[in-house]
Amino acid sequence: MANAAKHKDALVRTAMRLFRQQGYASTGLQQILTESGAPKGSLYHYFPDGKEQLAEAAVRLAGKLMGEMLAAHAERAATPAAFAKAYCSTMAGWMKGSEFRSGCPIATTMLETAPHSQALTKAGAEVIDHWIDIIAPVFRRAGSTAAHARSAAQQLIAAVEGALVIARIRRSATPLLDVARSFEAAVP
Amino acid sequence: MANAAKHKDALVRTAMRLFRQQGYASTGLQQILTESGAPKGSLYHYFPDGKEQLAEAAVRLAGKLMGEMLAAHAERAATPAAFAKAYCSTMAGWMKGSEFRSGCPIATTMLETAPHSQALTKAGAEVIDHWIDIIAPVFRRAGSTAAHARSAAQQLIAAVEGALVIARIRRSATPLLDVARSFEAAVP
DNA sequence: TTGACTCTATAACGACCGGTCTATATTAGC
DNA sequence: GCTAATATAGACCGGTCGTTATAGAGTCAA
Repeated sequence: MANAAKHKDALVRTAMRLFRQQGYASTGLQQILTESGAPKGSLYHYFPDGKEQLAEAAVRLAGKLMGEMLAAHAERAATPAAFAKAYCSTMAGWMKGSEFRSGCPIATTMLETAPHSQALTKAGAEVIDHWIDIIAPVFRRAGSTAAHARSAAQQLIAAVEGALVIARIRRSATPLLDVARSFEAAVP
Repeated sequence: MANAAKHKDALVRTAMRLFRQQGYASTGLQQILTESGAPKGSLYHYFPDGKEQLAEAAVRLAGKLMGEMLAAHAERAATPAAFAKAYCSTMAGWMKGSEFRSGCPIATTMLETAPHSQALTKAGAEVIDHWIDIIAPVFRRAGSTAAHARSAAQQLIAAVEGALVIARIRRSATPLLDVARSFEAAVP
């Protein structure tokens, strides 16, 4: 990768990581610059609208990467319960590997900035829609109508989001495992 | 109420509201002072350890007030599903009444500060335990074992937490209504 | 060679940050 | 009423914040 694209990419990835672990407002640009190794002039060169624009790019990248993980599981899962189990296991693994700091890669930023920041609110909503688009076919294959599949997908995402919040507060992966188990009980 | 207690209370309540709506790090002390009407000297008088100590008081107050709401519903609910419905309806009402800004009164702060701030992490964990203590008897009355009742209570809290996150991002109360409906389908 | 473009380097800016501190005002208790 | 304790008022502090502006370096096509 050329140096140019390298710095832009590093900025977005570093921002994504830091926003996830400590939130948007408490992550200063200087920290992002220091940890990414990107030059300060480049930050405004690539993101002329500043921090918010960088955050939007970070939210969209996070949504894309999560989407790739979800798609991989969706392809392999024979049932919604198997999918839920894989999804929860992956999230539990990330949580444990990050000392319960890396939960949902967009939730903290969204809770701080939506609906005040329109750009971020829009990006966050599109990310959720994207994840629903990926997950709904799992439910469709199990016989759900299109509408129910989308609702079920949203419910699964919400369940995992909530479990991630509780997991972070209680420093335990149990809430995630509980989601998988409840799903198996409800939709085998 | 005497003026003295009035200012301390106003600080905590204002902090609680602002942290809930916009997060911890992006809420400056000056805004809390301005909106609460409390004198700056009083802030450090009552909270000599500063912002973090104020936030801890805010988290604990939020937990207590939510606990009172949950207890009122728990007393009246004949079934876990009825309880879940009441809980979700109340949260949906708060969300709609605040333009989808007032979700869980502690989640944003906790996602920003746990586990980095030990005081806040501890306070948040105790708040969740407190809520579980209040909700578990609902499941016990429906026949669950003590262990299962606590797990079910945690799962309901997690489900509502996640629904609140999605509700805020998508500016819709549907995720909360979905939680109530799913609970009714699973545990009538 | 020249000018345009891309990217970097960095000083500087005004605003805001949480916190400190001292003098003063108010309250509580006797 | 008096004294000690509690609470208030607000100026000030050093630091950080996100952003701006400008100069410079390198590349490339005409």
